[in-house]
Amino acid sequence: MPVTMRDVAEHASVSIKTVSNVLNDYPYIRPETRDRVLRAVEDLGYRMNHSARALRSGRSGAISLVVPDIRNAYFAELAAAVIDAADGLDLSVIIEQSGGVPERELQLVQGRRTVPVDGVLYSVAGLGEEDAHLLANLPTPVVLLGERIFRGPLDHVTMQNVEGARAATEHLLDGGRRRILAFGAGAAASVSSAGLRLRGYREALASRGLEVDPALVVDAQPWLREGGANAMRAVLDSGVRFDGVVAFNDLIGLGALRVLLDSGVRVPDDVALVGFDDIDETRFTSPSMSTVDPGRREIAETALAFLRDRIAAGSGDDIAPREHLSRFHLRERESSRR
Amino acid sequence: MPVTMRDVAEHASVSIKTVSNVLNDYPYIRPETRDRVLRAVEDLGYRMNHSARALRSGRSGAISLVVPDIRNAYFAELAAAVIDAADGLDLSVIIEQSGGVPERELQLVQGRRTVPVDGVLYSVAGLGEEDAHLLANLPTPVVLLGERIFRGPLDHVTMQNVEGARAATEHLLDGGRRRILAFGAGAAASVSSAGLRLRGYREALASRGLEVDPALVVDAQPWLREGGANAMRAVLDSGVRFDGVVAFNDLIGLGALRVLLDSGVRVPDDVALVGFDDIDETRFTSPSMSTVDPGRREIAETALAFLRDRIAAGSGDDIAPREHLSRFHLRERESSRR
DNA sequence: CTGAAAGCGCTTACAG
DNA sequence: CTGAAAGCGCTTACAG
Repeated sequence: MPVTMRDVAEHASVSIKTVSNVLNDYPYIRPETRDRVLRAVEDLGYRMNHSARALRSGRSGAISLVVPDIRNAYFAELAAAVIDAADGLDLSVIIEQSGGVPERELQLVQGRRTVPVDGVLYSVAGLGEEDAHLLANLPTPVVLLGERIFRGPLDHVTMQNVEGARAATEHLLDGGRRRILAFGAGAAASVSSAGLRLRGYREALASRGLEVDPALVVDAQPWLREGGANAMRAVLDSGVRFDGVVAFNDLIGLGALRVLLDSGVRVPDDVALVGFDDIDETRFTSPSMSTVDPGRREIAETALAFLRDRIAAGSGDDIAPREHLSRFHLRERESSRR
Repeated sequence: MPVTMRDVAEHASVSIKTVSNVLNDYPYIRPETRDRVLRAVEDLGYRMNHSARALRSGRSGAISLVVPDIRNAYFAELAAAVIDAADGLDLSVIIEQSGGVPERELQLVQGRRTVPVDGVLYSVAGLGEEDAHLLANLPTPVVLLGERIFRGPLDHVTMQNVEGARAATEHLLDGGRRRILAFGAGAAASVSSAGLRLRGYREALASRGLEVDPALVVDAQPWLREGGANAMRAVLDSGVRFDGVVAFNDLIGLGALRVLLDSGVRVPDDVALVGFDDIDETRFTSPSMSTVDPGRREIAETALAFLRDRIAAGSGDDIAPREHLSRFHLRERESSRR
């Protein structure tokens, strides 16, 4: 028989309600009563049954973070930021991996799990704009992260993609580079990360009165080291000349960097390189890699604030969907040094 | 008013118990009844209240994975393995970051969180063997991961550290290396990862009748890229001659690799390098890095099996603490090619 | 500031 | 195979 609140109440000669009040930091309690209750808790080794609290209060204290793959450094760092921010709100974070599979993402967002959660931070990877209608009438509040769904019926937090890519490209232009690869652009939809970053790239060139050479707009799939390495090999084989690379994420940038170095291309002397995401590893490559910091902490904190508001508002919620674009920061490192 | 099981029962003209049976895959139900219930669930848009189930059944369906920092690739990959394995047991995984702070680890293991969990996988980083007594009388089952606590009163899963380090060292010896750094060894306690790996290193040398040169046993703190880079710089500055490196984890190996290359040392021609952990990145460095794969999947699956058993056994649990050493695999890559 | 009652929505024995 | 009752351990109104 575990010790219950009732046992504590008896031991302290107060009502069970008073015990609850003390444990929930309800303000108006006589210090003396409070001490007596806390001593009883100590004496009996009482531990709150959080399931009972969750049932009665309607809050479990857990949220879910849905990401494609936690092994990807971008998502690991996002998760760390979310866990830290959640800790400040007394929330625990369940990590769920979707693998970027649309059906699985939908299941997770629709609450097909065996554990109660109060809300979901959903890093969209499998579903797209055309699936936005599936995100209505969900059992818990959901906040969208990333660039794949913009016109959904939900709160949405993402980074300044266009501006970040533009700044990265202008940085290379300022360094005298003229033939810059848009690396990872592909045949992407215009509202994807790739599409938005390509727009920033185009804007940068346009602002200097330069034309976009289609030969410099290259795909790299998947957006992992491997995809970057393969794509860079293809570019080198094709004989296309270039003196700069804006990699649309750090992992493909890292893959490209390895291939460039292996091929005897000097970075930054022959080719300057900027990535995207500011994952920790970029500070430790040789040369260290310039990159666009998406403002991870800001993303995590804003998304959690949105989610907290929705949870507090309950289901009779009529706040209009909100959107937040986190500020980016260009991190200039060795790979683009002039 | 959300739809409850009672509503479903009425709609399907069965008792609430029958609804529960259907939803929990209780076997003996007439197909007809089953269909009627499922149709009612569909019609009413019923969703189980998992908090109520958790209260009544005493199981929340969540476990916690306590790690120092999820941004560290080793722990991110461990987490991915745990989440995948947990999924097969219908468990969700809460990730909690201890920062390696002893007090925080203790709090997490003692269940000071606001969310109910059925058990904890605890990757020990802050506490040590001398704190093992603090791990008695915990509110939920706990399985220990790693090398810091061996004689605790709890189930324990770790890798074959001694054997792995020995194999890595013998691999370099077989390649003709004779002056091999034990990199990351430090003044470590004998039961730490460092201590066990150093033992394997010693055993390998001894098996060939070679002496251990104390000048080759070097510390690297912290066990991150940075610590490895600084330590390797110090070694190079000291003028100690060496032709091989067994790095006691991949991150310090990666830091060392960068410094070696920057200093014009050729890898593997001048110095052969083997790491520890087999994080994904080692396959993509230039040169790719040889490493000891700790058997992450086996660790995750065994630890979860242990935890599942403890949870099922309940608190009247008298199974003796169990220990499991996962099998290692030496991954030979470019950095140690002969 | 504190108490007594009701009830959150399930599952668990216990019947039949 | 299915039902009616009890109760898991809290918090929420409602009083006073």
